[in-house]
Amino acid sequence: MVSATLTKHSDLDGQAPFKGCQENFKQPEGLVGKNPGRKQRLSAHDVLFYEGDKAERLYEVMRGVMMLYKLLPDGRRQVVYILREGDMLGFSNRDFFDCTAEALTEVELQVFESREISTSPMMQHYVNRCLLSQMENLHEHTVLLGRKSALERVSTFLMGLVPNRGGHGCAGPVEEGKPDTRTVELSMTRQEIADYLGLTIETVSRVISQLKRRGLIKVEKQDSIHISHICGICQLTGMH
Amino acid sequence: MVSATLTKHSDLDGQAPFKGCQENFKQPEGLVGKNPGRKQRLSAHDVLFYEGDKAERLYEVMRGVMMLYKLLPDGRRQVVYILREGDMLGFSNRDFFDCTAEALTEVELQVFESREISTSPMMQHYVNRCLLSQMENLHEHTVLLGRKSALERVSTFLMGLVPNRGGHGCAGPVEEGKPDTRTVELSMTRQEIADYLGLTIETVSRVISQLKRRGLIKVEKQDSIHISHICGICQLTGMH
DNA sequence: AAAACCGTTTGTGTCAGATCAAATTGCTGG
DNA sequence: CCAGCAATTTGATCTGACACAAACGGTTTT
Repeated sequence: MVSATLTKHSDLDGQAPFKGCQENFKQPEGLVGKNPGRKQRLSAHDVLFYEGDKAERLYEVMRGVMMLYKLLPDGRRQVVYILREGDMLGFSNRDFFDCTAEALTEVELQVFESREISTSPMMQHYVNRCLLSQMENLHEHTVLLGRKSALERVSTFLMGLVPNRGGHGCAGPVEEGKPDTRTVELSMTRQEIADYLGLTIETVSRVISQLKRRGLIKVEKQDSIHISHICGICQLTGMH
Repeated sequence: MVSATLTKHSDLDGQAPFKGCQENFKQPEGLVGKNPGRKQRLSAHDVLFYEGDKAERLYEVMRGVMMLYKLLPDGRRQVVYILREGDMLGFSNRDFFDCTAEALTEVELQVFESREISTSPMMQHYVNRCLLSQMENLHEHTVLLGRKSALERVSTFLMGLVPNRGGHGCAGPVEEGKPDTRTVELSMTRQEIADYLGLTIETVSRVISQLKRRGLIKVEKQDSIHISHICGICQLTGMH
């Protein structure tokens, strides 16, 4: 409903007992409503925790964007998840984090002790919804990494930044008259995008140039892209 | 502990309140202990549910192997998860399944109504552990799809079939004397493996032939592979 | 304002894996 | 045991993405 909440994750509807992570944080009583607890701030590129650190706290992103990534011993990196407002991180089924968490922008977090969560069925349920949402996004991203071309990957990535579009079943072309247009903030460098999409920085750059040449997008600032024809991009995602 | 429980997922330890999906099902009181409910049987290649079906039940795999996959409109397929004994499936944060679930072998399932789960904090907690375990495996698989070579993918896949090895921190070379050897059942065709690893059937076949030529494995039946030197394969996973 | 820097774009050659096309092997039922 | 079909392997070629290198552009430093 509130346009600012609509990320690619926000395909939750109102029928479930809880509304899910993305929507909930906007309401005065999200997880946070139950918990007056600590806030934490990060600057861009601060690391919240490293893979292998002891997992004792959960976090909810209140503002900003973060990423989870894993490294191979030779330095190859894969960004496994992008976290936006309302998303939670810090889960672990063992005692240690399986990923590193780093801020992509300035970030504001709400901090929860793991104990608080596991003793409250309410929070338990809430966390559960978040996990399910993340799981679906991971499934979708798995398809992207396993089966999509570079052009499809970048297009899918861009569509993910457009509220209410590109998701399951996609809202489709907007109604007649409405401009099929939008400016999106990447809040990631080309390198970070590449590591998220399983490509190289050069390939990402080339695809963006290609979309620019085709007149589908305009690069305003390096990390701000105006999509001139959303449907055009959507057609390139491989999902239509 | 019980060797049959040790799949690639079984890196759960005993410190948590619950032991996690893989271990638990072996105990008389897993999720199942709480629930005398329905059993369901599937033959190899039966579809349990399709992407888009209404999600009303959860399932626990009691015996056999299943896969979750997604299709792109042009027919490209990506297998997003392999489910083994003790794994749960059927989660959804919307009302519909985001993946298709198909049996790879004969399968025996325990069936739960979603309601039963969400009203029982006990089950809630249990399901939660399963989700966390799946999440970690998805993260790992994301790295594989985004950053690993064909050789590394197939090697990682094989290591995943060796109990207690290839996981986080890998148990390492077995103690002196013990044979560094094992026969693993793939229970998947080359096509299914390819769709899981984001490769083509030909590439999977070529890599297997290469490992054969190098003397690291022997193909016994098509879906049964003897690994002659586990450490050798492990070195090829990209994780060392 | 020039210099230094960093992230990005563009150009060129290469190669891993895809694609297309047999050949081979393995399995099933008569 | 053999015919017939399906799955797998192998071979030849092609190509999309990678690797390396150089140029560009915007920002900060001095």
